[in-house]
Amino acid sequence: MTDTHAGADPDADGVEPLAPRQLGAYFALMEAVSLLQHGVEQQLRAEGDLSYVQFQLLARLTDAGGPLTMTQLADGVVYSRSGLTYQAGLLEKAGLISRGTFPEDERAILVTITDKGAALVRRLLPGHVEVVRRLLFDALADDDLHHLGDIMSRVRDHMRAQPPRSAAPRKRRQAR
Amino acid sequence: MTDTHAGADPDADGVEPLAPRQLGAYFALMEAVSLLQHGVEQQLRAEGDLSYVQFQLLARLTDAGGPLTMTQLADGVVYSRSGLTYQAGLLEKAGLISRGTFPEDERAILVTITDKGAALVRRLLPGHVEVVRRLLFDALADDDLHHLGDIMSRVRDHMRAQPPRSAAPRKRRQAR
DNA sequence: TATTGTTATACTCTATAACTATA
DNA sequence: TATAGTTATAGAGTATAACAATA
Repeated sequence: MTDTHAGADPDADGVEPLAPRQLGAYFALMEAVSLLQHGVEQQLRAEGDLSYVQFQLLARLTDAGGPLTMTQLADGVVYSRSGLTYQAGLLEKAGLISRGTFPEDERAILVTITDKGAALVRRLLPGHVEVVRRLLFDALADDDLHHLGDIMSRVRDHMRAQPPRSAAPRKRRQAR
Repeated sequence: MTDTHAGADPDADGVEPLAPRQLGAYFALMEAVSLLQHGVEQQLRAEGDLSYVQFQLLARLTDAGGPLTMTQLADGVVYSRSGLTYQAGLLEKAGLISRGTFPEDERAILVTITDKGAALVRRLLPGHVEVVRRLLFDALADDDLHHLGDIMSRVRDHMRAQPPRSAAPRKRRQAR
């Protein structure tokens, strides 16, 4: 039985192909989140002139309950330091955050959300929640919600723990 | 009992706040997919010099089993027509797709994946699958996989059926 | 030396509006 | 009139590398 395309046997490459059910879950996940992200971004842009990344940064500061350093703030939201500097520059110029020194480590910068920033988050949150409910939760039973939260928390933690950029088995770079 | 922040009662806005469990699921979902997307993009860029959008377009053509019109191709992948024209231009210049006329409707353009394009997808797929497995499926039991696929398919279909851009309850545009 | 953050720069991508051509 | 696609253009965002300052 020589099943060369999609079975449980390793490929010629030695890579196990994903089972159809896995592929289906992966694609559904990616497309659904893409749609969700698009919807959410529209709302934030229309009602508050913020990108999702900017909203995330403000939200993070909000529920941290106090100032964060740039590095702490970036974690999980932005994937390059200069990208964060850029976004922080925009938020500061808009008066939504302020940057100050951190006495305990003079290299670091402490980022604080301003009253204006906090007010903006409060103003945007209901509409945001509304969109998320309409797009996401209206399609979910209580049971699904429980599963989804459980699964994605686990996945998120798993990914956070992954070796960031080294440890790539081989670098096949063979582009073009 | 005047619970003004996060209970089961409508807000001053008349908007039901999300329960903590819902918020948790939403944030976990968004962050996990952001990490997944980032990982996958790194692999595609490194091994095939493709963005995720470009890969999606080629993949779509692949499993359509034949040519698609621009509009069909865009569906769910790209949110503006000009964006697709741009990406199709890049893919064509790289020799991965070709564009031809569609006799049955002279307004339309038929997009066909070339042999080179098909070969590229075949070359990238194992590494792609590998990344998705490492980041996503390694954190999931069989049971989780089943749930996830089921849930996200339902969510995706729900979102696809949403009124695209009109029907926004009110336009509060009050930016800045 | 390693880490924090910024700057300069180049590039990719997206969206809007105006336009052409066909239905 | 409506639809399919392109073009021009402008803006937002990202990443890399070089840099300065502190640990």
